Amino acid sequence: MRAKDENKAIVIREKAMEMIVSQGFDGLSMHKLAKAAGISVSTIYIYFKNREDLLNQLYAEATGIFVQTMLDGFSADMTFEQGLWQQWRNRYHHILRHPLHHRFWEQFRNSPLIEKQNDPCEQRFKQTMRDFVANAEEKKEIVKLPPEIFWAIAYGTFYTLVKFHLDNSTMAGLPFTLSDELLKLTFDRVMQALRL
Amino acid sequence: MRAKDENKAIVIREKAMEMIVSQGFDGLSMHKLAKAAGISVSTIYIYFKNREDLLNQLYAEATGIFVQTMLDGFSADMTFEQGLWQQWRNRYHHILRHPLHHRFWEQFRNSPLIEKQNDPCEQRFKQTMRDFVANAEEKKEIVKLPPEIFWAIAYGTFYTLVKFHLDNSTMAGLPFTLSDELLKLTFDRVMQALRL
DNA sequence: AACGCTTAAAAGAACAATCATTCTTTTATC
DNA sequence: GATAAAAGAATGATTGTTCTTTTAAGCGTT
Repeated sequence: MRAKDENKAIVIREKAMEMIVSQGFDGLSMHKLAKAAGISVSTIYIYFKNREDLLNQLYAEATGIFVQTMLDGFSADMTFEQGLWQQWRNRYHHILRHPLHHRFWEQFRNSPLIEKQNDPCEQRFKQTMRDFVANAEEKKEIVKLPPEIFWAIAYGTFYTLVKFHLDNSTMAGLPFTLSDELLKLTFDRVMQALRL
Repeated sequence: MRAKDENKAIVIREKAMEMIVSQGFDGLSMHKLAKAAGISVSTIYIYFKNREDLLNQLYAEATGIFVQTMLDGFSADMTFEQGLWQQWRNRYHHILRHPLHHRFWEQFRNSPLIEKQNDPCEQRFKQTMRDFVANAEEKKEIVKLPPEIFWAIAYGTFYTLVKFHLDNSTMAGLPFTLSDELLKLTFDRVMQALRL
């Protein structure tokens, strides 16, 4: 017998994510991936059933870390302003810590190919978020809005800002770097939009 | 001599856009495109230098229509509320009229491959928008914000909402359809965030 | 500690399918 | 009959996956 080298699986996943982020979804070919990881093509197939399996594992990994980070220091019965700010901060720090994961996730979400799978982990997260908003509406902290509109204002704004940061460019073509102060400034504006 | 059939170029462009939107960027292969357009592979090369040239022409076409539609009934010296609402309406109707173009554009913008080219047409549009915001700030209609933050609130919200509409699903997984009233409702909230 | 034996990891060649592009031939129009 | 559009075959590279061979790790026996 010969033991599987779990390091190999990690290297494969890492390189695969890098390739997808830098060269797009079709930039990931098994041959190029093998070369990048310094192993043979067929070795990949020892650790992953096929290309699709590899992609699914990458997605699951990114989702897991994301959900875990998001709920850090957050609970559904917080003050709305406190809770939403915590969510923003968590997201912001997650993206700074794992820019690769975030870019991969964005790519995955925007791809027309991938049918949006709903794993239980993600479902639980969404339910927590719904409870949080329902609470805030009941306590008259915010206006009652269709969830889509709420989400578009509260998170659409955030993610657009983050995209500017990661692209390091804006409509004006000038460099842009996000900071804690700029994030807070934006947050205060968004709160003004959502308050009763 | 034999004249070029401009219809062919149109069909090729149309089918190419459909393929990209439905199957992703790598879903466009010259062989599949030829089959879809009912012509031979080599005929494509009569109308387009190569694959890259085809993509660039598609992008230019989508940009042209977009910019033209955006400025309809808009001028930089309008009231801020009027002007921004006109922009939203223009965008909204453009997306309803040309969902394919919009999806293609989104795909293009999100792709890591394409280096963001700045054609003069687009530049002029951006300058108009900057003038518009500067005017509004001077007239004390809105708070003075870094352009990125302004853009994130004013348009990030809008595009997130549109994405929900086009995907016909939200965080909750339930169907969602955007309407004039919902758009106005969202707009009023966004205005509240931007007002002095 | 050194030896085989087993087993599966790892490598690399090989496969058919598909990719973008071009070459050669045919066809239609002026 | 000239000319270029259009077709289709052909090219060489690259794709995902598998087949065959080599190599290394673990284990029981000396």
